[in-house]
Amino acid sequence: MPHRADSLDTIQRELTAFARRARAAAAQLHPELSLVSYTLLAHLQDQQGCRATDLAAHYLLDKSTVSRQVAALERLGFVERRTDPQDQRVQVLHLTDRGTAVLDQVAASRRTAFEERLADWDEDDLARFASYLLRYNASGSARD
Amino acid sequence: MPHRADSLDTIQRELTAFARRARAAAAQLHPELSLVSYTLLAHLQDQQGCRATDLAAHYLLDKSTVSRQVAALERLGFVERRTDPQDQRVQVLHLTDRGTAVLDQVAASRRTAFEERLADWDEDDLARFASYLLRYNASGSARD
DNA sequence: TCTATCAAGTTGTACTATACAACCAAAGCG
DNA sequence: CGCTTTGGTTGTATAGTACAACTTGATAGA
Repeated sequence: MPHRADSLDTIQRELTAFARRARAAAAQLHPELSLVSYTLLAHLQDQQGCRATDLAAHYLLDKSTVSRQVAALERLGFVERRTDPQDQRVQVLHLTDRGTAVLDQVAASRRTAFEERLADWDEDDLARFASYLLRYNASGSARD
Repeated sequence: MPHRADSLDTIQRELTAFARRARAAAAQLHPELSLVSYTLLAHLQDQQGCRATDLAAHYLLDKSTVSRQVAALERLGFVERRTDPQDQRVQVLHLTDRGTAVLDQVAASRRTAFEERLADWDEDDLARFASYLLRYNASGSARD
């Protein structure tokens, strides 16, 4: 059984290695939708629509960045803005049918990739790995 | 106990979330050295020097990208080039003392951040998480 | 041996993601 | 009504990246 320090080093090294490859790998997997766009759309689906400010807060992005990303997604016809009648400043973002379709398709292909990659893991290991990741991400969500 | 499909979804979602935040978080942690620079220097330390082409292959980067990154690191005095006498085309890259110092310092601060973040994990969980990450990254190293 | 090809790196160009700052417009509050 | 806050856009700048064209050195086949 390795020492605490060894495990910490491994975790650091492996997470870093993963982060280093993630963007390129995602771009390769579906040129249609960058990693960022994908997560934004996924969040919209998850939340049944939300404001640009919420996206920025959730993903630690500048509001200008989100503004441009959303503009691009709108240009592609994947999201639409609905001005909140209660507050004219607010534009609630929603997935369009086309956005939903693209997101579902990309999610499916990502899903397939993960399935292949994790094909030889047994159910218990998958469950534990998932719970560790949840626990890791939940701690200090503003860091790493 | 969750189903296989649930675990897969969680893993996908959490790894994606992590990847989304990693770059910005790393930049915040040490403005001196981006995530990419850090991994390049770490690889040089690990390998006791290597060629730019090796870095490109290992990190799935274009050689032009590596060329510029290395040029920047050289400008900062963190790496030096030693032309291979056997093959005049080849420049073997090595950490300078200053590069080693910066790398060690950044590694230490990363280490501290991880330690804090994982402070309340017990040793067994850390070891298992580390081994899962290793196993994950080892499978299909060219993807995600 | 000469030439054609290959390999290592650099440079030109372009694009994307990002941040920060300045700004505008709508709300809300004294 | 004016001041502050909030949601969002736009201007500007930078980093990281890819692709293509090029240079230089190595190498193998005629």
